[in-house]
Amino acid sequence: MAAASDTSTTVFRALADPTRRAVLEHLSRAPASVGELAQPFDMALPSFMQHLKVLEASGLVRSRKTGRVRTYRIAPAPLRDAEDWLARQRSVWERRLDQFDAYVTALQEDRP
Amino acid sequence: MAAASDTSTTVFRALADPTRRAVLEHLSRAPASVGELAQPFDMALPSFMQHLKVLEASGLVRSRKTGRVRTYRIAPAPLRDAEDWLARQRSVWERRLDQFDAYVTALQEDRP
DNA sequence: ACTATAGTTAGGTCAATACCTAAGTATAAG
DNA sequence: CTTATACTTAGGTATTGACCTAACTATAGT
Repeated sequence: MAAASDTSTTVFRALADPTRRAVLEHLSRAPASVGELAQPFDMALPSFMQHLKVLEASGLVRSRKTGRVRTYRIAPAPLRDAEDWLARQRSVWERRLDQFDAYVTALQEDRP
Repeated sequence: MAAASDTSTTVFRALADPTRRAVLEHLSRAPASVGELAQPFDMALPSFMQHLKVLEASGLVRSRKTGRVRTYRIAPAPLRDAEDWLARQRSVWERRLDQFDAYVTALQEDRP
């Protein structure tokens, strides 16, 4: 199959978990250490760190260790890629749907 | 953890696979039957159908059987939700990044 | 030096995912 | 009525994902 490691795949995969999305939301407000990020979650630290690794492998975040503290921060580029993919797809099919609006509406109505 | 079945989770999960994204691209151009959708892929039909099930469970597509042919088509709403989540996050952190641009640039430069 | 803190590594369990083959059902075509 | 087509169901394997506990390393504080 297509090498399951292209950007879209790893980014969407990273986003497909509520814990990881919550981490991103936290980081979108401010950089934070592992401990700060982990604190809201009822999860063993090693388990939580796997999520951080997935996020970092996807390129959505970056980290840096200073002394014994590792600080994470957001990296916007890959997210923009994912968003672009979605926007592109959606624009194509919404143009289509406009043309066939009545037809689609009818279809949706018989699936209540 | 958060019920792993909220909309964002299932939508991102559905998008986290190249086969499924290719199916969505196909469907964004036109509705299609199972056979038409499967044809480009070197995969047993039952395996392929699992992908269609994941897509339909996520709400990204809908299907309808007429005679012995099941036709799939795109359903735009959930995609828009995912896109909104991304856009919202990104706008928050890009505002932040503007403020700290020099700092972030410096950080990125020592990770070549 | 000693102890606490912050994170890391090792290794194990359990469930879910992504595949497969083989055999079935329902409709259409001859 | 018979056969081909279009999907569906059943059931099996192998890998990956999400979690855990226990034990370790490195730095900071006393």
